[in-house]
Amino acid sequence: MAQQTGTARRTPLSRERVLRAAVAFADRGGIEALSMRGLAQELDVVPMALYKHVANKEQLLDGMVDMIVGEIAPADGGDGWKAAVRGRVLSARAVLLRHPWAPRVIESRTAPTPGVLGYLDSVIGMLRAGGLSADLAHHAMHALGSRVWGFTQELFPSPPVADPQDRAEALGALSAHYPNIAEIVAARPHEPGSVVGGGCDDRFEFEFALDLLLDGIERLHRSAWSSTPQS
Amino acid sequence: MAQQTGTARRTPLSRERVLRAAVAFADRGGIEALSMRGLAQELDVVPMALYKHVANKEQLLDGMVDMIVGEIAPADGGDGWKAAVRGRVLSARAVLLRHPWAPRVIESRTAPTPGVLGYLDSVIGMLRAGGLSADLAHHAMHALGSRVWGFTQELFPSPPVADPQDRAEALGALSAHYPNIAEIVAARPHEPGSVVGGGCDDRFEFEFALDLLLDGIERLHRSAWSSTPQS
DNA sequence: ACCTGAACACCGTTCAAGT
DNA sequence: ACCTGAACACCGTTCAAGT
Repeated sequence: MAQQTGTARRTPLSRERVLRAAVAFADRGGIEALSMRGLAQELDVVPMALYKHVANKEQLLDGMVDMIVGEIAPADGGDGWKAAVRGRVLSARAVLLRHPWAPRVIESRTAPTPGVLGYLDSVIGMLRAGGLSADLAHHAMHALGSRVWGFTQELFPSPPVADPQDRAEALGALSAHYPNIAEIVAARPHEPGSVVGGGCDDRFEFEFALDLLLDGIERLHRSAWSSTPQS
Repeated sequence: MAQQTGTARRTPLSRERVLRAAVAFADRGGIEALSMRGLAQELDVVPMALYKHVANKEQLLDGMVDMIVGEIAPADGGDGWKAAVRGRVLSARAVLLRHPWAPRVIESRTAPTPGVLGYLDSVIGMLRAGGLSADLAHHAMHALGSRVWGFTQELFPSPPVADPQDRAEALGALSAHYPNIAEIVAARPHEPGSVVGGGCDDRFEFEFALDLLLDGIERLHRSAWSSTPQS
């Protein structure tokens, strides 16, 4: 009675419904707010009811990752492997922008889920279809690293300093101890549209590094690079 | 009395001693085992005693990061910016191999500590000393991302499958659903020295991607690249 | 003034008692 | 057989009572 308000029965729980609610919960309140107890309350259910559909919290997180990996746009052919991989990765990035908690959760997984393996397999397939050797494709995947999921580990979140005067003061304090950082921050172009809260242009930085890597991989491919050098 | 066994007074607590113990604790038992209560017990002290030296657990983690950043070898001049940055980053990697918990903690920081800023500033300084523009140095730092700390986000930890027969079976199961992954795993060279537990050669993968990025940055530098294209 | 035991408000998960 | 309340073994941190 404490859990069921009113007399109408709720939609019965299912793994699907649990996972969907968990994703929505994390989207709204952040991953650190997501608890089994809190999620149960959200679903108007006793905490232990969740354990009928997920073995434990780790498996809940696994399921959440699989769910959002499913949101990544499927591969489309044409335009060559480089454009295809680029497009797919940028699609993954768009997904992660909707689920800011996902990078941290992806990082914390200890074993790959089927959805994760399927996505990786399909990206490798795009490289192979483009003629890259298994060897180069392998190292290319490692080099791309978390970028195939659409995120990079930022060095640190740049603090949003909105007020111009605060900004000037912070810059002064910075340059006293960290002149090189201060120089970079000062030189940063400041277009209000593309830059959020005075930070760097995440999209630009992401594509800059992605293209640096894809161009380098393409160069190696053209020169028939191999990790075990031919004699 | 419950905390102090015997009559001899322990070395008095200090921030230094707390941080050092926390690092040792995480090195030994992993970061998820590190709790304020457990750390206090390790130091033979009542939990609340820690709060004299760190404001809370977040500040404890900040201090731990600063402590290991201090272990990174200082910059040495000569050999050009590329070799200098490369050497410094590989030194950072050596530090992180001693502290496997550090990547996850570094990622979870919400504001940079002085030690972190100092390290970043010095790496930027190396790029600038090599003649790179502030603009290029800025984007280069973003592109390197967590690699300047000596780690990359692995896609997922490759499960160590020691037994050759298990390995063959796992490969068969893999190829049924994920042919491209299976191909790469099968093609993987298998030198017992460099490869731990059947996984990839982490050192090779790290240097492969690092050099891809450094070479790309060098190429942009030589061509006087700018993020705001000259008309 | 300093230190610290107990308490608070949480966790994830086990388990036995209820239907 | 299924479901679930209570309990267990933890957390980080507050706070008031002790010295």
